[in-house]
Amino acid sequence: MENFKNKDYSIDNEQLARFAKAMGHPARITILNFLASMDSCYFGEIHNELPIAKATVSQHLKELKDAGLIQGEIETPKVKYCINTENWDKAQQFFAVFFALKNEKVSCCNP
Amino acid sequence: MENFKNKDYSIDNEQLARFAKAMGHPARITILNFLASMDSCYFGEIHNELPIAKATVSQHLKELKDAGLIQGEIETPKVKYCINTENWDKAQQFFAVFFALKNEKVSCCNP
DNA sequence: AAAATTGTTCGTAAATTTGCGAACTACGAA
DNA sequence: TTCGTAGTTCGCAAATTTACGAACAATTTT
Repeated sequence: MENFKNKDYSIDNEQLARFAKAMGHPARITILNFLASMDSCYFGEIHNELPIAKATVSQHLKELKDAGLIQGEIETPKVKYCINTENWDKAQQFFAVFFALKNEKVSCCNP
Repeated sequence: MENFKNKDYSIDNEQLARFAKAMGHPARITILNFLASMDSCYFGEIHNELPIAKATVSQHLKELKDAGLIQGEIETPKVKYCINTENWDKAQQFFAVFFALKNEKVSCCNP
């Protein structure tokens, strides 16, 4: 795009780990999948998708929000959730760059 | 086949979450980064890269191995570690597909 | 005003994760 | 045989995660 000197894709390990950690639970992946393919929805719809108590769903949503992957908006008496697009794109980029590292090499164990 | 009351997480979600969980720690990201860019190396080299005890490093390596992202090979008296390319590619694909879901939609919160 | 709706927060319990030192295994060298 | 090297496993403690029901807050409906 801009500076070719930017070949130094210095990935923030901490940030990537934070994204990964947030995605490290099936329920949270399900939530993200749901939100990513449904534009936006209310808490209740998310809760209906999962076999867990609402308190637990709320907790998972908080973790995803803390990680920056989603955002919530009060729409009394409901709460509307959706993907945080800016950070989603950032995470996408982080993971893509991370995995691409390998493709520049040839493995010893996997010739 | 599907139980209305007992909804479950899909297999792909489980697998993606497993990969993400394994990547959900800075030390493990560092290890993966190191291995991905260095072809292969011994336990000692990995240990040197991290400010943690060897027992802890060994534990992290075990988790990455259990998740399928790396593999270890005994080369007495050392142990050589490297990326498990097959699963690495699988993970790369999983994450790419996952994040791409969002691009097919337009967000409500992020117009 | 009372009741219902929609989620969040609190308190708690159980399980898992993280980290360490010490003990251990396996091997080659002295 | 004894020692040193290279890691793994064990046992433990502290911290975090996961999950739930109950209590709560905010608003709308009856």
